[in-house]
Amino acid sequence: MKPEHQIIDLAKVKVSCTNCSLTELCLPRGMGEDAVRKLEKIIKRASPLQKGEYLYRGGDPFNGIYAVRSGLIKVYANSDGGEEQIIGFYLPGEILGLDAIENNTHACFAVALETSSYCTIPFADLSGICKVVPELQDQLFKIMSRELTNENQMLLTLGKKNAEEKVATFLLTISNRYRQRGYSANDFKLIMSRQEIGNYLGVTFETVSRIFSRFQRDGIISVHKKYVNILDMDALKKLVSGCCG
Amino acid sequence: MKPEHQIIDLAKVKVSCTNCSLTELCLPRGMGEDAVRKLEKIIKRASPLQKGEYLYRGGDPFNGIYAVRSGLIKVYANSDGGEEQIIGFYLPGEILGLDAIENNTHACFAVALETSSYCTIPFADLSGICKVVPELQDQLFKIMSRELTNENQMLLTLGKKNAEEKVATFLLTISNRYRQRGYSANDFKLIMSRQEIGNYLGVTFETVSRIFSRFQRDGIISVHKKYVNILDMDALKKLVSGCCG
DNA sequence: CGCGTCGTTGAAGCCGCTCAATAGATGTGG
DNA sequence: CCACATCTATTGAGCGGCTTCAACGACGCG
Repeated sequence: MKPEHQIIDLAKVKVSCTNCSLTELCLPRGMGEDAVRKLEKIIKRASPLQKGEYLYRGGDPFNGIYAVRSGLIKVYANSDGGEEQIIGFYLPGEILGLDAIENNTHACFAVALETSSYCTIPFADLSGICKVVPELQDQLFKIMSRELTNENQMLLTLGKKNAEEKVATFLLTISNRYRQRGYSANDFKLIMSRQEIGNYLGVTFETVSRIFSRFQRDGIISVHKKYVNILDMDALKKLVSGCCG
Repeated sequence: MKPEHQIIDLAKVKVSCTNCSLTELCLPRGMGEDAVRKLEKIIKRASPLQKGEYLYRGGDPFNGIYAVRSGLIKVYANSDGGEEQIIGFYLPGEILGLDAIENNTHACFAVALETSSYCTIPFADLSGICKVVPELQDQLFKIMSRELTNENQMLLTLGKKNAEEKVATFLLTISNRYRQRGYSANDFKLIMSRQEIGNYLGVTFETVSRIFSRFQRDGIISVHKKYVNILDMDALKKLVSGCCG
């Protein structure tokens, strides 16, 4: 047994946005030192979530928003009929929970798809700092605005694209987001299952599987289990821009 | 001819949120007198848009957000392939343009579907007031949060529902929004065309037409041209909650 | 009246779903 | 370590809901 003093309460660990590699993607992006220091005072870091553990559930009171530090968080909504619709997958540096501000209650569910660490940002405190740190207010407006833009894109994908275009769009979006984070844009692991990809895109998982296979036959990608290698990025891009390139 | 002094430059007309019947739906909701007065100072009212006139287009610089005063504004995005996806229909009291904050550029198009009046709220000014009027900042966060919630609902509709459920959901949503505004929840005119309803819901206009006819045959609604009368609200609600009541 | 737009309705075809079988991966317990 | 159960992924076959294509009627407008 290790001595007791090595047991660390992660909730009390001081969060350092300054030293965080995600700063340029996350809330502190473009903020001054002073502002970041104020931010650090309210942000809490809890112990990481294990796969399958929930960050919040529908009906939970809204306490704060969350920034993903590592791992992957799935957010989904439940329809009246009980089936779930995945709203989004959140990568390190991205912020979730913003949709609960209005009602002070979460309507969606947020669950870790792999071991994930995150920061909790109590919203009352954040809102308070916004009132004295104009840059932070602007940054929060921008983050919410970006979320709206992302969802608009998703509406377009769900409403206008066929299954093949949906899957191609999905792969490209994931690829871009990994590149932003310094990972390879061509080789990556899809943490989520085929089931979850299909749910997100509004198609069945069999269709996702078939299209992956087709893309592989056509030399556009190569897939082994959850690992994807994009071989022909241009072909993928051509697929999403409809037709007639 | 009327004398010249009756020609009014509407852009210079003082806007009075205080006297506006939409206050409780719009930006000033729940704000104190002082805050509303500050808000009134920056809000501009231009001459109404005629049917088919644009509030903004994709690529336009972002100057401010807009509050609908009367009429109906359609917002849509263009895919790479050139086809449009309608993102939403905005009724009096609702605010649009929030998705352009991040990039300082509009990615979507906003066009009037009938004669519509609106208020322009320059975002730089609004953001400035937010910094001294905490209630306004909170209200803006809430409005953006609500927009996110709405879009989440729409993702669920597009991703999980069949054509019948989509149309039923659409009718119920419209009905609720009219009721909120003091209009009849059972009798209303659909300003948008079948084409636009279908586009919004991710189905063809023929399908929308067929489902309207089916609903009428089943005694759920009665439709004549653009006029809809909801006869059996419960039946509609049962349709959207999937199955098994 | 003639023309264009919008809405309705029918018929046929296709894309994606449903159902099903199989294989591989993963985990568990004897 | 292997037998067994479970879960995920792949692939095939057939079906069905929605789309596509087409014809027609109802309006509105010059």
